[in-house]
Amino acid sequence: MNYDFNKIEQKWQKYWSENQTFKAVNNSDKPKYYVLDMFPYPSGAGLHVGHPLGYIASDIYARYKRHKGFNVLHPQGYDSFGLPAEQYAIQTGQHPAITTKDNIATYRRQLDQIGFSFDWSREVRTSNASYYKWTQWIFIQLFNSWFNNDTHKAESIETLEAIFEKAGNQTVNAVCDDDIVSFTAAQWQAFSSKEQQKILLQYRLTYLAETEVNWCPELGTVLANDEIVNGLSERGGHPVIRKKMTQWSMRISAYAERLLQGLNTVDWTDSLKESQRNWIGKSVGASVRFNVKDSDAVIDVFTTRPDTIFGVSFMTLAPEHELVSKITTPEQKAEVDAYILATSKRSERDRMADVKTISGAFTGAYVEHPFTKAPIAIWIGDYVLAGYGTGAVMSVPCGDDRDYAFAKHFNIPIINIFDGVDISESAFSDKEKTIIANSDFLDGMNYKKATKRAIYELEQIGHGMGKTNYRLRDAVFSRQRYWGEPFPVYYVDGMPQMIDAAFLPIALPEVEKYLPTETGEPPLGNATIWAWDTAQNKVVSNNLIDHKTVFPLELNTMPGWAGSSFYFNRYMDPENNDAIASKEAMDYWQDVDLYIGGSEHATGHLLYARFWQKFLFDKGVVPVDEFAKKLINQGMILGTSAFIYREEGTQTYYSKGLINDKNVQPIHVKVQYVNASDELDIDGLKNDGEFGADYVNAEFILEDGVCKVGREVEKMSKSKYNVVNPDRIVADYGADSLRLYEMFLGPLEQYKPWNTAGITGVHSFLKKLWKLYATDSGLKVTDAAPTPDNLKTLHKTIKKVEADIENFSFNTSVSTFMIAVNELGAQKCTSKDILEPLLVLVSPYAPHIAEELWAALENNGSISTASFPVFNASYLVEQNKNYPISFNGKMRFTMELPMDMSKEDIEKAVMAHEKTQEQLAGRTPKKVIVVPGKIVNIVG
RNA sequence: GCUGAAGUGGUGGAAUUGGUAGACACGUUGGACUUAAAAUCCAAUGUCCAUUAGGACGUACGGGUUCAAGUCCCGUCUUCAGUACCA
Repeated sequence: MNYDFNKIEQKWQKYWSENQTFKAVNNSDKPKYYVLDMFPYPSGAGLHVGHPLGYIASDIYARYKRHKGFNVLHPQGYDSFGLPAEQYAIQTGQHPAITTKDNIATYRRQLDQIGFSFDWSREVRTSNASYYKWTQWIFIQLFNSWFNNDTHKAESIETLEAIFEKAGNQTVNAVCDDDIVSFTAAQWQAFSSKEQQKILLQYRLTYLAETEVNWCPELGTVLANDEIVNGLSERGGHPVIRKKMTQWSMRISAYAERLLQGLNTVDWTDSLKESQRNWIGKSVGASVRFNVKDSDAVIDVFTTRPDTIFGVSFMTLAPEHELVSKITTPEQKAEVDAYILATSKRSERDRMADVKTISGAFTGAYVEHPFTKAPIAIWIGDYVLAGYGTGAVMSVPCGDDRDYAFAKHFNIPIINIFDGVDISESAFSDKEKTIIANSDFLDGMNYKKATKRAIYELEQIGHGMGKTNYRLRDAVFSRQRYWGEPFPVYYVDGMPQMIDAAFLPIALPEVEKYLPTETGEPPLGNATIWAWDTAQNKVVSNNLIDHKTVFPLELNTMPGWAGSSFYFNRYMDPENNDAIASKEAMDYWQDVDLYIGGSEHATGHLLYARFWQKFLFDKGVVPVDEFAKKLINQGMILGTSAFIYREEGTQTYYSKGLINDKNVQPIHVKVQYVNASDELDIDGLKNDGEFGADYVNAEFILEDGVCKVGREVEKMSKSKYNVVNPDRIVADYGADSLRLYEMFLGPLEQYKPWNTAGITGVHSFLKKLWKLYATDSGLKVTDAAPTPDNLKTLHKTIKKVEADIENFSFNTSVSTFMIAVNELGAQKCTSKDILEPLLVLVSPYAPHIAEELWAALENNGSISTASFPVFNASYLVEQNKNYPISFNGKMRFTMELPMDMSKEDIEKAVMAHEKTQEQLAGRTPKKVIVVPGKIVNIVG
């Protein structure tokens, strides 16, 4: 019997697939366990060895839970809408659906050969109409809901209409737009239908709003902040301007508090929860109202320091603030306009990057201090952001660094309101040490007391109230792209109308071109059959649009995060045509027990998915309001790049050790031409299909007969030639070796470099494991009774591996297996009673070899259903302990003594030892510490 | 700046409660087998001193607590990640 891993692995992968070994059922006497990976975007490049890391970890856990008697749901699918397929379509004309299908086929082949225990019968693809039917359905539910701040829940929009009908909107406590006009029931009833729709839109959980976006006319699309470098598009280097556009938005801000509180109920890493907390950015303070002098205008500001109200010496508005044009005096108009123009040319990113330059302009207008009635100058400055708070701040230079710098720069007076603090050099912002002075009724109070009192006094005079502000902003939900979910929306007289859910899905239409139209409309503007017939309830030709029964459809598509925000629920019942999943399926599976994925989704996917889950919970669609109980972020596997060194301006390459002070430049070479000893395969390099030609005339100066390369750890990337393809590893060493090695590299959460050379270690472990069971001539396992040593090794291993899996410490259990196999080999163990349970321990990590040997031991069926061996502590009881004997804390020698020996006897035995006397050299010890079963320490 | 994680041999890393630092591997060196190579097996391998016996030093740095510190406490430095004129 040989360990022919390629044959064995293919055999078992086929077996699992044909027998549907890992198919999960939606009801069972067993307890349920749901293990989920973040599903991949199927890119054209395929997988590299870094991608499967998290999948291997979750697979080990899923297999372990099956051994432990759980009904395990372990699905996989594809986040298959996205930009790369669309860009490929623009370049080549190939339909993104075809590109996506091809890429998925590659992914599937690569995943299958690693031997994952996925239940592929539940696969979902976000770009399938049967899936995005539900993405569209959720959108409609959001449109038909508002958020009631009294109940802290989403409610049906009809309840809101009923209130308007009866009582107008004055008593409504809702999350809504800022510029709500108040009306009575009579006024509501008098509004036209269109006016009513406009008002309702200001309350809906998804709404149309004018949003300022980064618009790139050349590319015909909106860009995210991180797609812009120095005011130009990252792709192509085209100019980008700020532009107002009507876009769909999601009122995620309504859920800010619940998203914050919910973090306390889930077992996620602290760093991830902290990122989300920062992102939500709750700050508690007050809203203060200032009256503009000689005007009926008022300026509301948000401050976290109402206690410093008497330190206000000026106001600063964002240049975009709507009042700026209204209050600016004629004398100051030229200066203010020039400043506004200058800032509008800078992108938000540039403004943020350039923090040190202080700029601003005086409007010429004043507000009145709410208590002292003193006039306070109103400035504009770009350090105040239009998008946060009210876009206006009360500037207290003595207590805030930015206000201080601004005041100094423009020679604005600085009022000191802190007792015993010198502010001649810098502001004083230490809340804890604050004692207020020079502030009327706040004098002598600390921060806490003064804050409370200031809010109280503001409320008394109607100039403010306590307020909590969140940094979290509503999420723009429109994209000017083709390859995304179409909205189930058509427009009547400019107002959006939802298509009845009964007629979903609204399928993505075909287009001739994937670029924006000449008139600047999104790619769906190219579709010719893209109008909604309200009589027939179907999509019809644009020619039929008559604005009576046939209306134009929405041209934007949904963003990438739409489809990934509820997929974990869909896996529970993926074929269901009447619901995201049946109530029975959801009640059974509830939520994800273990979710594994990258930390880069901390403030994107993981926040949006929590938002939708909470919304669906409010609507009674899902049974829990947090979708994942436990979440682990796997670290990235980095590449180990290789460099050769070319002397400047020549074709001469020096081995690394010969560089000395020569003027050389390091050049990346493909890592596949470098062996474990950092030696370059020069012939391989010269014959490389892609780059071989570059080295035809190259001369390599060797040291000790070889050319050594330099090494550096970098992110794994095609451009650094350090990408390692798992296909190659699987072909050369097998999937079990790949799985073991990825785990053996180090702790799951950590960033760690890949080095293919090291894989020989785990590969020879598998060969040794095989040899425990089989020789060339056949199986060597016997019915011999296990020896105490055999049992000790086995049970030590059971205990350690079980604890390791529970702690997600997969790297240490691989070492434990190695130790066990080394020990059992040395013990010449052939006992089936030992070797059979050992296979179950190994099988989550190296399932193929485990299945093969399990079958060789004449077991029927898959090892995946075998139960996990039970640890028995009695085999580990030791008679003796090899005590380390230390002197002043330094271990000098060891001494074997019985476990049950008393403290006194241990001390006597140790003192009687000749080496003890040698160490003491005649001195009398001051103290002898004996910790039975652990250590002896002699002090003196 | 803030938040979080981390810093241990040539390399990846181990050390559940403070109790023999460097498990398990990679690499390196030497040896066996072989005409040779591969594969396999054996031995050595933290640094320094010492022929041996043994000793000194050693977990980023500086202090401290303790019989005993990689582990606990205080301070400093460095790296990585996220985030930021957030009022």
